[in-house]
Amino acid sequence: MNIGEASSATGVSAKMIRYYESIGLIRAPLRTGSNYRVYGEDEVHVLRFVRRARTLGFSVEETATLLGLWQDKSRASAEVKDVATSHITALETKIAELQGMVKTLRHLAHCCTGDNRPDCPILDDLAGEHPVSKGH
Amino acid sequence: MNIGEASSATGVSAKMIRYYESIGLIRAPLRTGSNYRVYGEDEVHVLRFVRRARTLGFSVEETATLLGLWQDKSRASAEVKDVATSHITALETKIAELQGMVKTLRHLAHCCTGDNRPDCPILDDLAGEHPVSKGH
DNA sequence: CTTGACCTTCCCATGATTGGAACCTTTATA
DNA sequence: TATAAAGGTTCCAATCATGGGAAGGTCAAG
Repeated sequence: MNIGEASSATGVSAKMIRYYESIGLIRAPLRTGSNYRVYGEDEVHVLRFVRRARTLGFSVEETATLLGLWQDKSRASAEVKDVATSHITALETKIAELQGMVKTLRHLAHCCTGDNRPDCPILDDLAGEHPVSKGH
Repeated sequence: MNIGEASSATGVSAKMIRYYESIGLIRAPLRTGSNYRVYGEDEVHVLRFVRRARTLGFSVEETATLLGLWQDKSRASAEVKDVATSHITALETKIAELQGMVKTLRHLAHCCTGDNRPDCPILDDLAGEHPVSKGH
């Protein structure tokens, strides 16, 4: 399997496969005589693992940790759970942050007539003028 | 007011003030004879506007649009509302994405005993093996 | 044998921000 | 007043994950 086939078999772009190799996330595969990378089932399996971890929002670094744990037959599941739970916490922090933004913006947008007149509570808020009251 | 004072007056780092100037988000201020940037109330006001917009998650580009609308006395509030509501939509899309990750991870973590044993449904999921059932 | 699709490496760009080096100016202190 | 600390200036680099593209080698089908 060359890199293009491995890419479509895993959903990881060829660019990213080379990148992951360059940063040491995945091992360098064998090459053909003409210097083409050759991938087998094992490599594809690893790439799918990486893709799934990235889809779940793990950073490349966290993914490397998880890959290491995956390949360590004697790991304790507690270690994996720790990585996962602290990632959950980070995600929830981010979600709360975004929700705070949405809440404020929804309120401002609600107060904005959205017509042809120039008066705009959204801009007033950004400018720090006439602070918009929370109740309405 | 020099850049350090403007920075502490607005919460925007001196580095970022220079950056915002370099990309044209804010105008270049006057300089002293010794080439120090000099800020007045107007500039501080603009910087606070920028900071607030960034805090609400607007990109620098969106912030530039909002700044333009703010300074355009004849704008329609509808224009501002459009920028805000499409930003809200983008934030909500992002939130939903993160919530999806959390949901999956919570489920996997719940199924993981988290003890000394190597069996780990989290890794199994990442590896694409033994897909964890959704009900439990 | 040519053509087109693929591979290789290399460099560059993104967005927002931080860090640091090298150097100049202002301020406070010994 | 000499000097040191603090803060200003510019410029360059790194972050993180990814995509774009150029220049050149390789492979398959027509």
